[in-house]
Amino acid sequence: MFNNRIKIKELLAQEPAGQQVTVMGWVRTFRNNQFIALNDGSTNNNLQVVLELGKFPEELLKRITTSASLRAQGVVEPSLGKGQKMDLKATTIEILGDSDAEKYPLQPKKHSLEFLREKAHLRFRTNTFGAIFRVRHALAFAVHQFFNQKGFIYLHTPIITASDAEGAGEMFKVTTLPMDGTAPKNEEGAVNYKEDFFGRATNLTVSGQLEGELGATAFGEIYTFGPTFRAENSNTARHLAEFWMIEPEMAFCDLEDNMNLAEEFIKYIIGYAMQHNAEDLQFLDQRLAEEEKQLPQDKRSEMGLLDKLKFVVDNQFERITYTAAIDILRESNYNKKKKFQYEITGWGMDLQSEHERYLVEKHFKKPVILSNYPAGIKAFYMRQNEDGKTVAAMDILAPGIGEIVGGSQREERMDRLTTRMKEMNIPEEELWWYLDTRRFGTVPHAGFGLGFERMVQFVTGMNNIRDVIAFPRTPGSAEF
RNA sequence: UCCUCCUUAGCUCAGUUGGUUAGAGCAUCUGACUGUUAAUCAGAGGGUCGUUGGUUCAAGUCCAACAGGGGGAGCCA
Repeated sequence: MFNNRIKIKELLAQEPAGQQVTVMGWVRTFRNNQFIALNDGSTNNNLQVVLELGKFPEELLKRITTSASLRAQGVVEPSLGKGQKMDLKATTIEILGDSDAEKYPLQPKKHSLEFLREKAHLRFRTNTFGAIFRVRHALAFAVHQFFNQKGFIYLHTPIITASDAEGAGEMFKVTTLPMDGTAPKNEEGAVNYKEDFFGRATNLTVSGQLEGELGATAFGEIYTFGPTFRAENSNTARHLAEFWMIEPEMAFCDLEDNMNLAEEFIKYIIGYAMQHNAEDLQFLDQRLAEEEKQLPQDKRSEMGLLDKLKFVVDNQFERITYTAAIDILRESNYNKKKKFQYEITGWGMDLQSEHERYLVEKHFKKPVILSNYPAGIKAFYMRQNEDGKTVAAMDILAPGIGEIVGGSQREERMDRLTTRMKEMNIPEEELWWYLDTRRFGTVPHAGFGLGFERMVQFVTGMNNIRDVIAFPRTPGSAEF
């Protein structure tokens, strides 16, 4: 029987008054042959388990090592020491799993994030990663709660897709054909995917959007929240080969409705985490402050983590058009002093991340929603504006992270859509099912994609995306 | 993929213009102490200096390639 245990988070919320309890967890430190700091993952706060001297056999004490797991039973009393309000005076200690102190790689001290990345299977047992993954959970839960409250349907779009027309990047192939050169060939000498498992070439999804639109044009409002894959050789602190994306799609919705929803959504999930994970965020706030002490003054954030989150929740995002952004950039002192590495060449150029960062971090100092981009730098499905030059696209840029949301109103007019597809060499035959939504009861609709890990980065203040996903997949790296 | 930096004990890092037996703190082990807070004190063990090749009388130190990692850029979420 294990279900008679009380979680440490719950116990620490009580007043110590002689309760008889059972706790289970992992040893963080064992001081003085007398004091166990026990952690069970429910909170970063440890329970101090006190062993009366001489009451427990030497052989047992020797087995209480860092990360050993144990069951402790005893009585809860106010602590005599200063660091905690209660002690568990142990009557029985039972080691559930030994941990060889000479071999266990984590010590009760500061480890670098790079080191812990190589110990990703054990890093959950540290304070930093404990806090990160509890916050990640809260954000994921808040995503579902937000959309559920609004009557959105959670649609599971496929992970294996046949379409490679989405243009969102390089894809991972999915096949059961042999890789040793003996795969069946067609007349042209290429691999004959007609003989593959699905009878055609298939890939891992790069986006659930196109399928999401099929759902939105029946249910009205849907969202997806699932794994997404990109086979790009991207080696940065904000890219993964496998990541989680949230993609709402709404019928009867234009660009402005879309921006409103995205802003409300971001504020909601941040607010949820602030409310439900205050201690973890406080810990991460301090961690970030400590880390930034190492940096030169000009590299430090102007606001602490908690202040930043509160600011984002309490203030309107700045909304400007792409065209206005180009003007701001062109007129900026930064540009006049030639501080940009990439020149502001003028309307039509794609913004580089240094330009986005300037707008967000230097000019507006708050999240910015950029909208109505030139058609030439955006995807085929985005709705063409009446000016004949721009499309109803929007990106949300967050301080320190960059693009966190990319979305648009979709082109619902069949003729406009197919003309655009021809221009961009997107084969209509492959997307016949997508085009059917425009054939049968087409409707103005819009949606966006939010990179979940980037959101977790923003809320936890972690600057490497590999530290906010349990087991990161990046080029050359798929351990665990 | 490009640019740049890094790789010395389990971890974090010193190691001088190339020079003889490569150091520290923490961790670990042994002992002492016992209301501790990353406990403290004393002692001990622990290294193919990322790999391969080269220069040199001599390489942790200089050069090259490769591998792994960090930071920045591109692609994007």
